[in-house]
Amino acid sequence: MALNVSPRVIQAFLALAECRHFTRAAERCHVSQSAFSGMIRRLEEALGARLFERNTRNVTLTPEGELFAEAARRLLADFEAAFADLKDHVARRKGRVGLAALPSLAAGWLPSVLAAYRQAYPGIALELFDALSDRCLDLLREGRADLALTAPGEQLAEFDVQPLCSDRFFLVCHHDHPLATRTAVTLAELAGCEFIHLARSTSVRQRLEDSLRAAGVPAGGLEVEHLATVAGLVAAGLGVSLVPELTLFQFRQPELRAIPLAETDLVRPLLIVRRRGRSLSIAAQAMLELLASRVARDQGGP
Amino acid sequence: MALNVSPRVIQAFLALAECRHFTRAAERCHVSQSAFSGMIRRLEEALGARLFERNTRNVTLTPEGELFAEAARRLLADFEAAFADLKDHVARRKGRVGLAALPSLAAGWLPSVLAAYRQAYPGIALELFDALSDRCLDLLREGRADLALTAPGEQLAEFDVQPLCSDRFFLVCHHDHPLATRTAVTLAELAGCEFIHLARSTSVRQRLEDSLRAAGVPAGGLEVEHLATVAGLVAAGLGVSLVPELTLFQFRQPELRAIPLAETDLVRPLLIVRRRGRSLSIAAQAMLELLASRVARDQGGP
DNA sequence: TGGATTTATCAGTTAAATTGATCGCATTTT
DNA sequence: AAAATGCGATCAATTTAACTGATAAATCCA
Repeated sequence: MALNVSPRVIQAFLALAECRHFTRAAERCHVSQSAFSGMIRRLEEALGARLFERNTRNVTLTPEGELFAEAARRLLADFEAAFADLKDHVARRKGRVGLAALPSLAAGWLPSVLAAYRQAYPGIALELFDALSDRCLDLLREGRADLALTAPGEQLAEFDVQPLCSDRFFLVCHHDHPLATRTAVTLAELAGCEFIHLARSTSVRQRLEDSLRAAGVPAGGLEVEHLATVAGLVAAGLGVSLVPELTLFQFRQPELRAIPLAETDLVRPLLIVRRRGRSLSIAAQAMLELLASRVARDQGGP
Repeated sequence: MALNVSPRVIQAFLALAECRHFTRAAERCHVSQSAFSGMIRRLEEALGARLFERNTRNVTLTPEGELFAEAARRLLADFEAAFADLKDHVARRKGRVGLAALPSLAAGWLPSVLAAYRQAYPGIALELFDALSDRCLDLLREGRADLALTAPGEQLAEFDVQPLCSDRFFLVCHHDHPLATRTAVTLAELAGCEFIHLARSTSVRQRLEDSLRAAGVPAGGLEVEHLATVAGLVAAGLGVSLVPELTLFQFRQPELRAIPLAETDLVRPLLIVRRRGRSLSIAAQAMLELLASRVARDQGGP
């Protein structure tokens, strides 16, 4: 049967087709002449055809041998290519990683991680999706993203989750604001402030909702989609806002001040999410390891 | 090393990828679960990558496993196709035979042989070259013809030769000719006749040259290329000619008579010629056998 | 927590491949 | 002509690899 013909035998066949000399072909294959002769004989038996016309002096391919040689060359090349390709993936010279991340991470901390990843594994294709929580999880479900970096939520039940870091909140206000010179503020001190809210769909808003109500921050007020808009509104003196530390890069304007919130238990935990029961590709595993080591290097929080 | 991975192992891998169940996949491959487990383990070791994520309850492909599965399917299909193709050739369902033959054979006797061959092996492509001796041998050298059916000559030294049949000579003359009513004629009786010669390049002319001179047939005379022209000239009463029996089909005209030559030693031997040291393809071997059996059936001479 | 199911592993056995020596053949040398 | 040489085929002995059946370990479900 054809399936007992191992690639080694095909290699032996091709060696003989080239050398036209059993002893030399056997040497090239690092087996004895006797074993080599047996391999060729067994191959011919398996195929039911004589592949070489031979006597003690000459070895030549039969027409059927020529036919098989063409196929054999292709087969062996494909075989080796398939294995080499997999080995490239194992060696992280090839592959793809899809990463879904909240915009705050995607814009602030992630780029340097991606740069390091690209430098370490230049052959691996990177795909980054900056999207809000729900969309991140959709991308994960669809398989377009291997990992999602996002905030907690009910939808996470179906996934495997591990902590990435905890993001503290900062008050951002105009430099004319009464709290602008403080080195820390408490939630209670925001009781009467005009407040710029992020949309309810954002994980930040969802995390803050209860705490703000409890602190007496007035309901209503401006509610916008993007952090850049928040920055603009705050800079124009229309109110203050509370944002995670990782988004502060959006608030680097002369008119603005960022002051850490005193409540250290009010944090936005960030998570690394992956599909349960699905193992990561080697490329994704490498990404996961790099993420973990970067978080550690950046002292427990980016 | 990749070359120790036999197709059976790849088949096992694909079986498991499909069944996602060791025991069932092992059954499908007709080996024990233990042996099957070992095959998968060795494959993974050879590749340096885990192909299945598995516990006692679930078996799923890893991303690298998926990658390899695609390649494996292609590899196995190509493998089987290559073997099946060769087996088709061995079984004479596929192939090609090139046959070079003198025009007299190509037009007269061969067609029925080719018809029988085609009926027996409808999948084998036939190529027929009707050409004079030298060209037949060229076609053989070039490899476009596997066998040549031709007459003796000096060029044959480099080839392997076996007799096909012996072709007797016939006088062809106008029915008004004095010899037209004879049942046999001798060479000597042609001494004074006007003679229509075939070109010196033909094997027939080369065979007859000496005998005609010895018999006293006048040198010179008309000399043409084609037998049909000979027939026309003889029918017009311009002379007689001497042609091999196998060409008589060209002389079936009311005005013409064909009378066997009494000299039974003056024959045109016809040969089967093949390249020395080159074995015949299975398709060509089948043709050779058919040729031999047809010659025998046609009682020693077609 | 206990029972059922499934994969991994182990020791023993069987099958297969490999080796080194030898034979016979075909060519080359003397 | 005869001897020598080079080569592939073959044989018996050995080594290696693969396979089997039984058992252990892990996981899931009730």
